[in-house]
Amino acid sequence: MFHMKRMSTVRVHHPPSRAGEPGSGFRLEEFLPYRLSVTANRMSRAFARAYAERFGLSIPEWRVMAVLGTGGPMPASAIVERTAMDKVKVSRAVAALEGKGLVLRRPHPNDRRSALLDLTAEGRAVFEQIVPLARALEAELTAVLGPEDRALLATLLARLDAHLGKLGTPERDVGDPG
Amino acid sequence: MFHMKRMSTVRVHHPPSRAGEPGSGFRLEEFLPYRLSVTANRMSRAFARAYAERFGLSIPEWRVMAVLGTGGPMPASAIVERTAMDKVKVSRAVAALEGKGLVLRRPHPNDRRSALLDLTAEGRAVFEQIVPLARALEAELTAVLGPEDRALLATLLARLDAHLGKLGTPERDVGDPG
DNA sequence: ATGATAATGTTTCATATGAAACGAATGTCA
DNA sequence: TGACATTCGTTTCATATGAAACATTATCAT
Repeated sequence: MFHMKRMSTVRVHHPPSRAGEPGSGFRLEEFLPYRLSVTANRMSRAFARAYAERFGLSIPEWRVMAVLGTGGPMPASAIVERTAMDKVKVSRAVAALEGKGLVLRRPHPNDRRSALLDLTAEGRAVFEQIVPLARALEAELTAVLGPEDRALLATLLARLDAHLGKLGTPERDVGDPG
Repeated sequence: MFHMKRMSTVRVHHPPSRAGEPGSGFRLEEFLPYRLSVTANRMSRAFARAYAERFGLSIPEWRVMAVLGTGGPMPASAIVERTAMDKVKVSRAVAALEGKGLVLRRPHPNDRRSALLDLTAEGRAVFEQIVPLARALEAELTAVLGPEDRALLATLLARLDAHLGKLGTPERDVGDPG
């Protein structure tokens, strides 16, 4: 289907000038979506390991606890919104947390399709233990950036995020980036 | 196992002062690993969709092509290094691309366990078509940041990434962050 | 050489993921 | 009221993922 005249395929490596080069000198390592993905994944891995080892929690589970821990009782739909996870993931995370006795379900007064979720006393205790760990790990992993650059990064990400949201990009997660 | 005195659980919402509050006022939305993950995933989704719709490629496949498109023939191990994907993913992506006629395998002169991979003529043609699309999409998605902020973000990510690499964080991908 | 160890890439297997189908409940509107 | 459409959350199912086991080939030490 596609075909191309392949002229004298001489391959030149990362030279300052790149005219006529294949891909016009495209370099994956400098491609922002790729960098963003790699960095986010690395960081995620570190957190996933810490949560799993010390608390037996997955990241979706931790996220649910984080939201419930500060947001009071709320239906699953609210967790979906605040968590950027899809409803299937939230449903499963909640079920797992229920099984562990960290989250409980109460009937929703106005809607019997739903239920109000909240941390149990034990769930709250675990949450109180995770927060300092999460903060410490965040601090450790982002130590190269000073406080200012860390704040700057957060700002840039927030702006980018808001923009992506406006572009009609559907919600939910994905396993990999560009 | 964990238990806590739950005193008069009055819940206060995002106040400037947060002493004594549960989780000491932890807010997932302000947690850098979380933000990083959400933003990266959103961006990835947009790229994944574009690649799939217009070229029938997954992101791992695109990454392999991107590396081969600018790096000349190389063994799979080199792709693993430059791509931050694990070898299983690379193996599968290469197999898929071979099946589509976009990548070919040549015997490695010095090592019969390996093979030298390269784009076919058609693969190269497709690559030449994707690069401008990828650049345009990157530009569109990061339009809110000016050129300077975009560069700044890249710098911050690179620094962060280098630091994460030094911390002994294992390589490879993960599906979710903290 | 020769045996032990390491590296390359594939396959296997158990888990994670989300789109779509679903049952139940609610909302809408004539 | 009584269809009909919509929303909530779960379940189903097909796919994606990577750790571990694997076959093959290289490398190293003797």
